[in-house]
Amino acid sequence: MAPRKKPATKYHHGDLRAALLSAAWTAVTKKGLESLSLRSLAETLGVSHAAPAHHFKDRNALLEALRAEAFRRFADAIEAGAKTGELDGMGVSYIRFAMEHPRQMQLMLREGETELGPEVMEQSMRAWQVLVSAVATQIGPTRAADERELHSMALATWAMVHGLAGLWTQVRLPPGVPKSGPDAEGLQRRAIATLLAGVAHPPRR
Amino acid sequence: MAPRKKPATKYHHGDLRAALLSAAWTAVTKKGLESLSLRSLAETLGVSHAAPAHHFKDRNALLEALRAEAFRRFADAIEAGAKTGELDGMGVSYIRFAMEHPRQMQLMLREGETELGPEVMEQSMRAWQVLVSAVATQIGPTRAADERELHSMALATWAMVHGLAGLWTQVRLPPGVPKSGPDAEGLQRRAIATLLAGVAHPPRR
DNA sequence: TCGTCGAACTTGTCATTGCCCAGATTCCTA
DNA sequence: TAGGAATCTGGGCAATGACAAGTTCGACGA
Repeated sequence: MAPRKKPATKYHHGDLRAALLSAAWTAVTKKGLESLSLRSLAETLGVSHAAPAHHFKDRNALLEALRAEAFRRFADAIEAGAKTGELDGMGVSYIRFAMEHPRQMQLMLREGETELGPEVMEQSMRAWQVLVSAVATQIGPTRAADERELHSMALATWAMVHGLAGLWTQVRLPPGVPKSGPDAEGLQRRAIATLLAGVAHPPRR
Repeated sequence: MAPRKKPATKYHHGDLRAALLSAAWTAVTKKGLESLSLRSLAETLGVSHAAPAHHFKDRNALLEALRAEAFRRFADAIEAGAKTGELDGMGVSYIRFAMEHPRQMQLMLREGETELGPEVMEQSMRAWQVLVSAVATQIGPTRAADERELHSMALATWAMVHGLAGLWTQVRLPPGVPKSGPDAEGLQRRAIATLLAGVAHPPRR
């Protein structure tokens, strides 16, 4: 039977750590990072205000774990988007993830107040590898053999999709620019296509 | 002489509002947004903990004023960078501002928890206009006459520089990518140039 | 079987912070 | 110069993160 039974009256919660992470994820999704409080989480889960401290050293430790989870899902999304072999598809996945999880994106991007955990490093490197190989396919084996060229183009592509994601999730776009829907996606695809045209006809160095 | 004299013993501070803004700016630069507290600001300036409330309704109001200041300086930087007429130069100014003021950038980008103030709107529209006219110069009057085309290219350019700025200020870049210095700027310029090549040879719609 | 030991959780407490209120002080204008 | 408005002070409240010391529970070994 279930190794973790949690009758309401039980002293031990069963799996408080996982429960905290899950509750924190939805809380961040709904109310944002700032308003996430350990005490309110504890109350939600019906444990005392000090209970979370036994699973996360402090608030930042919880956020770090959340960030790892976000990176994991993000890398998954990128990888799935690249399955088609189209660089374009990966970019769209990137942007879509950002638009669907803006708060998590914000969490992922918070500049290193704490060192990045190994989990986060691993997942972000995974995403980077996916990007690089998609770009390699795009530019063909000859150019891809030049590692400087390859990385340069990968960085440009990354910047483009990252920028598009940032514009749509964080910036108040000028009037007339569609916030969402097929028009928005069309604009984004067009921007990516423009970059890819530049990648195909690279500027003289 | 100085219209704002502030002997230590004076009951009225003289220009507490400006002093708060200035102190907040440097505090954000040094310690980041999160750790900015009204009470510590008040203590720094030698006033009581409730004094700031008479100049800023609440913490968010102070942040909004700070944000307006940031946008003002940002728009100035963009405008100066575009003076050369080179789209390229504007992009570099954009990225440089972000790299020199990462915390302010973070403040500027916080998605609208509060409505954007008129000052912020005005300054960001100013920056957008500068961008659009730089792009118009880039693509020539014929293509620029098509407003859809013009805005589309402007958006792509914006996304590129915005993305580059984000990568360098918020993201842990893969090993081998220079964090700063001429090499970093070279990579950024190369990415922009690649996009501009695409802008010059637009993909078929 | 039983003791004991550690992990999980509790209550209690403290410092910090944002915000509100009542009152004191100073400034300015009519 | 009188009175009102702006500015600032001090006190206080509730929420929060962090810490300390005690309590419950379960597992493991003698």
